[in-house]
Amino acid sequence: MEQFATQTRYDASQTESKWYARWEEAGLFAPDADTTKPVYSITIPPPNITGSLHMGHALVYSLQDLLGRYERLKGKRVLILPGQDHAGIATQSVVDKQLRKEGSSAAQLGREKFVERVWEWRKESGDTILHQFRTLGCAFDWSRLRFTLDEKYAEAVLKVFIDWFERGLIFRGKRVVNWDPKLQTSVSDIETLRDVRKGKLYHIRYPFEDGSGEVVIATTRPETMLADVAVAVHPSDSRYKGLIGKNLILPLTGRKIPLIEDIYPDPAFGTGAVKITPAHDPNDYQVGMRHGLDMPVILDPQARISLEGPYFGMDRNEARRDIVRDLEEQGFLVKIEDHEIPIIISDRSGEVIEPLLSEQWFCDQPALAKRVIDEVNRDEVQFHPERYKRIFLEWMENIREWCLSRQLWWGHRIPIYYAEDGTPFAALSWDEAQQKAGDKKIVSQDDDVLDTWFSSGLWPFATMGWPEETADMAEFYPTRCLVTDRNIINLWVARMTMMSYDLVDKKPFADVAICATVMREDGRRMSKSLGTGIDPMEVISNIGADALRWTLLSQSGENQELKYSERKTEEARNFANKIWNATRFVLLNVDQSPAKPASLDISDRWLLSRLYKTEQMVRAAYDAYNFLDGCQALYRFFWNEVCDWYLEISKSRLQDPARKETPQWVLLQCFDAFLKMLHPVMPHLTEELYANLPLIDKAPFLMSSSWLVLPTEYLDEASEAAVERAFEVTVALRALRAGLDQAAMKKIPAAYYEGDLGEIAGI
RNA sequence: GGGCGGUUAGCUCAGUGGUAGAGCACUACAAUGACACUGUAGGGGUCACAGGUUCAAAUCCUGUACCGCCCACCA
Repeated sequence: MEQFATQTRYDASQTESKWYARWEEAGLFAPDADTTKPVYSITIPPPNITGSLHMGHALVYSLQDLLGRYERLKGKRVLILPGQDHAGIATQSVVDKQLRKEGSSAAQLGREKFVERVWEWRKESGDTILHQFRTLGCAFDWSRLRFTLDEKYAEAVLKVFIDWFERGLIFRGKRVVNWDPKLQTSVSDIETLRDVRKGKLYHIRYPFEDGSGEVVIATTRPETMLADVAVAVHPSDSRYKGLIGKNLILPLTGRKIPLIEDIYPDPAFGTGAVKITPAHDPNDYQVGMRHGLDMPVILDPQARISLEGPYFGMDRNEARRDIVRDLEEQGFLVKIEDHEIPIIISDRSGEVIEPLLSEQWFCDQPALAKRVIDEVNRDEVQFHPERYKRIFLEWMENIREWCLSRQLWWGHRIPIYYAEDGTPFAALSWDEAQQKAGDKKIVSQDDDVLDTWFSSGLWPFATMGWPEETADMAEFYPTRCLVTDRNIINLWVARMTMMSYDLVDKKPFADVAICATVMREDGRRMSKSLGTGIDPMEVISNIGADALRWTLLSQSGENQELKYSERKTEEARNFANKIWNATRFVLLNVDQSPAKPASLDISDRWLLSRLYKTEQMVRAAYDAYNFLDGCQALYRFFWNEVCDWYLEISKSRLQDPARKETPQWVLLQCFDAFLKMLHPVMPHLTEELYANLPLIDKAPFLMSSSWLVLPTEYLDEASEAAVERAFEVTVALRALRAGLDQAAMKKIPAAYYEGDLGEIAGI
């Protein structure tokens, strides 16, 4: 209390950790024991164990904490369930790097030792981000912390795989997949980015076997010609009439390949003839399938030539150079043109993806998507902002098979066991597989692990104990809201909805709130690798978690980008300080809580009416995930109306023992309501101030108190109109300013309310 | 190639039919009993551009430009 007498600067560092510890000690992070209350639940997007908090996280998790605190104040039984994702590729890469530094490698350790090593790493540094959530003030239920590799969770994942395998929703197949030669694993379409790169278009001569001429093909990837099995032209292309079916000689190899007809080649491009390499190009694969062509693979997992011969063992780029050279020497090269070539980049490694024919596990997403499309069309799951609904549906309607298998060790190992004859059996264990196999002898387990998104897709319900019928499932599922970034709508939101509808027969969440991407002030992306990131922890140590939260949340509406700036943090810090000092003023002038006064002055009625409207605006804004509007309403009310006008106007009354109780009562009413409205955004500061206000019937914590429902009598349009007129009068009085000093000017509004307007005007 | 956002004061952004707004920055003044991380006042905008609808357009319609993002199999 003494601090309020002397401390004119709010010191966030003193209050923030103190209150977090007290909330936790009081057990406020777990759902309220009162089971009659309506439920509000969120399962937070699990951050990677390799992650540390960046600004985007700070926003997403502040938003969820805001929602939780707001709904708790409104009387809900709130569960915010936290957890982490094992993040297959990311984590394996981190530990790989570490091993290489030590002069070792994953291969050297072997699978079992390597996985042990990753668990060790997780134990040591895997929960950095969880501590950072606490520093941010996130009121998450730590007693329910989950991890995607928890024993129960992992079992749920495997059960889903087995179930879907048995229902035919998961199957094995040989397809051209996105192969990442650096990580040496397949990745799904969605984990790749597209780009264009300057390249060359090589025109190459393929002579007919019978010496009757040649066909010139154009390609951007001459090295893949080693795997050519045909040359295709469009049926309507008259240049090749009568030549279809004849054999061509593949240069450098001397192999015979046929000239075929297919709808794929565009007669307007190049010569209209396309070399067909089914194993190394998705389009060519389709052509190969249509014509029953061979599909030789000529690249190994590191994208080196695996075909015996002069190019064996060469990297794809070296091989290209040599092949072009040899083609030229032997007279097959017609010309080389500059050409922009589209490339696929692996999102994880930045490496150029190599389309590669290989055997993988796939999920029949189109079958799962049907129900989701239907439900989302009926707004069973709603998007905020709404525009993302269409984006989501368009994706869903064009969804394709999902390559599930990853050639990694860290993750959920595919629960498929093979019999001697290669028959796969899906089972939770070797023994169970053997039982299912009967007479056949199980000889191996599939080596691959599942795509991380397969396990995260189960997040909203597997965290609650599914497939068991747990109390949490019964009480808290489906969840209410998913808050996330727009770039994982397809990667994650889509999977959760498909999985929940299919497996639980319920939606996973009612609302999907897509939040803005946090950018730097200059509009550039915040990126660790570019060194353009700003560390939220550093910001918190400078201005406090509350001010950082305000910075982000007060800019968070329907915008798709949010610019983080130093200036905005200053505004936040200043606002916190203003609230601190205004509350000091109240504490120095209000010693106890007076009874509700019998009559109110016009200024009192005006402020209460403003309070009433502010509460309406804030509630509407929070309910609509439009925090920008809510914050703005709070800022204006507090700074411009409470501080700039009401406090000034009330000073003389507060010093008069006969008249002080009315403004005291009004101030307490306003501060009580205001702190509650602001608490979801700035939890620590508001808690500290609430603890010191002399309120009647005060709750033990602001956090566990209740939102103030204001009586409609507060709404007083007449008083608001009167004060509007007063503002106008003061503006008019500026004309008289020549004779007024600043001090006199400042008395104008006060004097007006005191009924001394005539006197002022007469000066 | 298709789609989605954005373009309003020097900067960051609100404003969706009725005489242009906030914060920061800027200018002037103010050591006043909550706060200088302050207060009072002030300057500053042909609301990207071009057409159209309307008594009236930043706001609705059409088109254009630029910026950002998402989706897409042209060798």
